[in-house]
Amino acid sequence: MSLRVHNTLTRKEEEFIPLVPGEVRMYVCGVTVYDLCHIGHARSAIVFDVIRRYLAFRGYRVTFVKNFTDVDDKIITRAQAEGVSAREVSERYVAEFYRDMEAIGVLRGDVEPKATDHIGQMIRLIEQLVAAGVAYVVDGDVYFEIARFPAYGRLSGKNLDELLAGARVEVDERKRDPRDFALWKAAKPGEPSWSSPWGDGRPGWHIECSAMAMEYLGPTFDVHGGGEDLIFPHHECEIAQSEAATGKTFAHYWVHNGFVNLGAEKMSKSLGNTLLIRELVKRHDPDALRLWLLGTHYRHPVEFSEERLTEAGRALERFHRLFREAARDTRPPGPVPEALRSFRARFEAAMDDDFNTPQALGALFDFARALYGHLERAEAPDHQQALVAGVEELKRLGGALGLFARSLNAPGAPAEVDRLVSERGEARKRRDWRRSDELRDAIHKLGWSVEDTPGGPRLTPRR
RNA sequence: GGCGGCGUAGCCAAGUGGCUAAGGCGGAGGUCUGCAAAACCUCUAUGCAGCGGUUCGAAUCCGCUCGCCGCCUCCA
Repeated sequence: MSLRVHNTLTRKEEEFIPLVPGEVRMYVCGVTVYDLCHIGHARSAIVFDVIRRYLAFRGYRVTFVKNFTDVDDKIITRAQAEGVSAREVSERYVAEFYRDMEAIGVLRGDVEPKATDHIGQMIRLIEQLVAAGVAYVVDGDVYFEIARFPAYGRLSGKNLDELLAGARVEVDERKRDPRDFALWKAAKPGEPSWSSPWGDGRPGWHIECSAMAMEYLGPTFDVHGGGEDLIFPHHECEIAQSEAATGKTFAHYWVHNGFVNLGAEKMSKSLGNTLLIRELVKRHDPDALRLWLLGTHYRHPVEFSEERLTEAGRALERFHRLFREAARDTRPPGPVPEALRSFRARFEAAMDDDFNTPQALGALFDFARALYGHLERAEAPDHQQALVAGVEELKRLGGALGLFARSLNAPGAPAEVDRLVSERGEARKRRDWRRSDELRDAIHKLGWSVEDTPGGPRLTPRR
């Protein structure tokens, strides 16, 4: 079975064939570090985290590059408002970004370049474009001339004439064409700047990704990703400037994730604050967040809802209970029994079909149900064997989606709780149900739930 | 105005020409149980916005209608 990926460039699903067999080089547009990350950033980060993990799960050697845009109008605006340097703002939010990503289990990139560390590469790239006659200099600004790159508009499906008519195009008399975009902006007072052949200034937004992607992945690489809002103009411009400079295809597969919508509700300041990643993980298990997000295909829009997240948390409990039960058995897992092999096949078939995580999760839930069946009869050695091996397999598959990393070592109960549990066990032996229920309440107050099973009391942290 | 997407059970969401329309949440009944909980078993869309059409056969293709949404140089 081959992996198929939807390519924004062709608007079709295509068989995934990396440039170098067994290796995948991918670049994902990261964040502009001027504020805290919200649920939308989380979706994009998780989607590409899952794609990256699944490619690795499938045996590819993946090189994953994710950049930071740390020079930008919004950063400068914020810095001026706070009376601090742009660098201080960007460094602060890089640190906050790492904190949030760690909280939701998103792996770090193999390389996480910052724009300001690559000004030299950008200048060289712009020089190439000027030399090639596709960019021109005006008063210390450098613009890319759209008319020189016939494929401009292909990625986003834009008709160039209609773009011209767009009311939102800012008319700048110095540009040869309103649609031309800035590669380099002449310095303004009080803004960060670097010296260049065209005078002091700073890079335009798009050039950084071209320069950094090429620096770490070469002129041509496999996958370029980002939010669907980046298709135009950002990725369109990246293609133009990169391919005009190198004469080579920039990226083969363009992958874009859909948005998190808030319905009719306007993203007000207060609502926006509650949708910050750090606020969401206070209320929900990070795996619940991931489970909820992966319940919708990555290219479809998803409506934010606190209730959906809570539901995902309940669904997650099914896996957690299974893992806790299986963890009581310390015998090493054997091979996965034949009867349980189909789940991995279903999982992979779903993921191979353009990363169909909702369908892949369906396979995981069915897998869990099958394993619960073995749990019921775990006294029998063959059922026990199937359970232990199956749970290991289920965790591996979940791991390909970035799930279950933390639930594997759930914290043990404190000694006080253990003492109450055994005391309750004594009471139950005496058939002293009143005392037994008192002790359950006491345990409950300490933050734990106790349930009686044929195998003894089962303790779980209270939610 | 241009380009694109969506409308599947009470809610969320896969499925895009042909086996019983995945899965989750919620709900109903049952088994088990001191109680409770969990688990397990069974049930919960003769129908996929509506109307036409193509086809031996359509949720899936085509047309029209209705409703919702995204992008069109801030944006994950």
